[in-house]
Amino acid sequence: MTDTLASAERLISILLLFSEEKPAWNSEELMTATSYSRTSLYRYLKTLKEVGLIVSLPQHGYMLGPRLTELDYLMQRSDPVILHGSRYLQRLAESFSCSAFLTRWYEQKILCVASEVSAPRPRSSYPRGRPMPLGRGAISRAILAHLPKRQRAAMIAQYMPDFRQTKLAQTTEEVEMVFRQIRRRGYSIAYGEVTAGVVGIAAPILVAPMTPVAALCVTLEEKESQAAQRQAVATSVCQAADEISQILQNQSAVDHRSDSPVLQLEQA
Amino acid sequence: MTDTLASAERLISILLLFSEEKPAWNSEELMTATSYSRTSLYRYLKTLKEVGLIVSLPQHGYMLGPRLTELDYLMQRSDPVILHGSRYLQRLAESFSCSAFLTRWYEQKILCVASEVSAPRPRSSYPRGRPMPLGRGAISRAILAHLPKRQRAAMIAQYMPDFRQTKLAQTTEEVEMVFRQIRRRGYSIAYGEVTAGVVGIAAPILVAPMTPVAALCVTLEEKESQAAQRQAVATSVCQAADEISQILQNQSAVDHRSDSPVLQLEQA
DNA sequence: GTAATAATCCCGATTATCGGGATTTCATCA
DNA sequence: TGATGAAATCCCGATAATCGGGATTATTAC
Repeated sequence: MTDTLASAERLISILLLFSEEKPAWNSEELMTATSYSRTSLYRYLKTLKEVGLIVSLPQHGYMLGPRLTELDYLMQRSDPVILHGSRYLQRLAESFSCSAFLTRWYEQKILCVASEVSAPRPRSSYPRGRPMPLGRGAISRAILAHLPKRQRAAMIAQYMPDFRQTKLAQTTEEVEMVFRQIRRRGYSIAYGEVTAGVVGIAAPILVAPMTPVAALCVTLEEKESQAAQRQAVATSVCQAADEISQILQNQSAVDHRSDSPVLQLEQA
Repeated sequence: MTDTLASAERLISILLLFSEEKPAWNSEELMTATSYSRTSLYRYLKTLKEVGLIVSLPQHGYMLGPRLTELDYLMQRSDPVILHGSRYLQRLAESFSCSAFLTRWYEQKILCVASEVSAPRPRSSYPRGRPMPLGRGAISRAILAHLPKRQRAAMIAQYMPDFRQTKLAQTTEEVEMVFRQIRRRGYSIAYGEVTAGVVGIAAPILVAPMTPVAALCVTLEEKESQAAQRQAVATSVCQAADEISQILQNQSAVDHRSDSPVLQLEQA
């Protein structure tokens, strides 16, 4: 059946085995978990070690390595979503007593990649770096609602149980109605779906009409916020997300060698 | 000649192409840079994209992806060096007006993975995540001096130009003398080698007699520090590094299911 | 709607990969 | 210092995945 890039995928699968629940593995454990032969396993481990993606510590086993810190640092400094988005995070945090997040979306997860906090006692179940599941919360819906029809339908089917549980909707048709409203308004809102007592207001960042790549989200304490204020936040979030989207889309229209943050670092 | 894991290494080599100088690549550039065929290249890119290690943004090209943030987050929370070392960073920063760093070593680089700052106006050329070259500075010498003889000799040969340039020593014998002194004292010190006007004092973290895996470093403003204070810092740094080393080595001797920070997260 | 670019598919020859077992290196303890 | 056990690497032939050219299909731009 001649798999595509089977060996490379096996290599990566080792990297993705590490988790909060099990951050350190010895070779025996890895062998049983992966069912690779001893020889192959060590080959993979050696390759990963050579580039610092994993390290082995005597007595502890194999663990994720410092190269990830280096690559994350690079990512932070080159991702246009983060580079252009951070100023908006600051503005939002200045304007309201809140937490403002920039989240990226990949696989079936949402990840906070940058944040700015002005709320006196911020509460967040998901700090920068810890993925949160798609399927609940304002961010999820802001993104799902803006997917192309086919993909959206597939996602709705997959997350229907979550939608029922949070009482967002009971049928796929109802979900589609909710999503249509989100698209019309430009933002989504969720009350305590991720963290009890916290309201989330999110808008998608789009690189093309139906192509979300990230979301901007502001969270407020439910008790301390009024309806009028939430409306003001929603307007600001939408506007900021739109502007970020615009910037991302216009980048090329201007000039590839312009002074844009992404490209100013390019080789002379 | 049947290379080992050629395809997996090619895949990784793409990941490592991204740099501060060139954070975004389009497929044409990648093809010329790697000289892989179009088909193979796209295969690699697809695999990397599927797991979020890279992302492609229209108009921008391929860039490092958010999964790196997730993995770095995990790494931060599981690396015993960081987990056990951070409290010592705090103590050092409380005791002196300084910056205290925990650095890890891999490939031919040193990387700051955690830091604590108490100096009023800290200066650092190398923040968390940006690798600094081996070959100059207190951290480098603290690590190199504690390598096994063979490996040490190889490193000295490689970095001899740096040692001459910083006037550390002119011959390999002189370097060995310096290193012997570092081993005897337990720490190394450098004046303005990395950042002008900043003194660095570093001690290695060892998981076995001649097996450094990291280093603890404190930096002070040269002008604002007296010889006596530097001596006090050196003593503290040595003691802290020793204690961290001890903890790392004893971990297994105690109990694998103890309440150690690394393992308390393990599955029940 | 059309052109241009980007990404994927198809498939046979080639070539890297796999794994069993032996060997070496490393760490620990006597 | 030498012995013991565990961890990691080496060797090598059969096997099965990988490669790449060219066609095809998606996507974006105008």
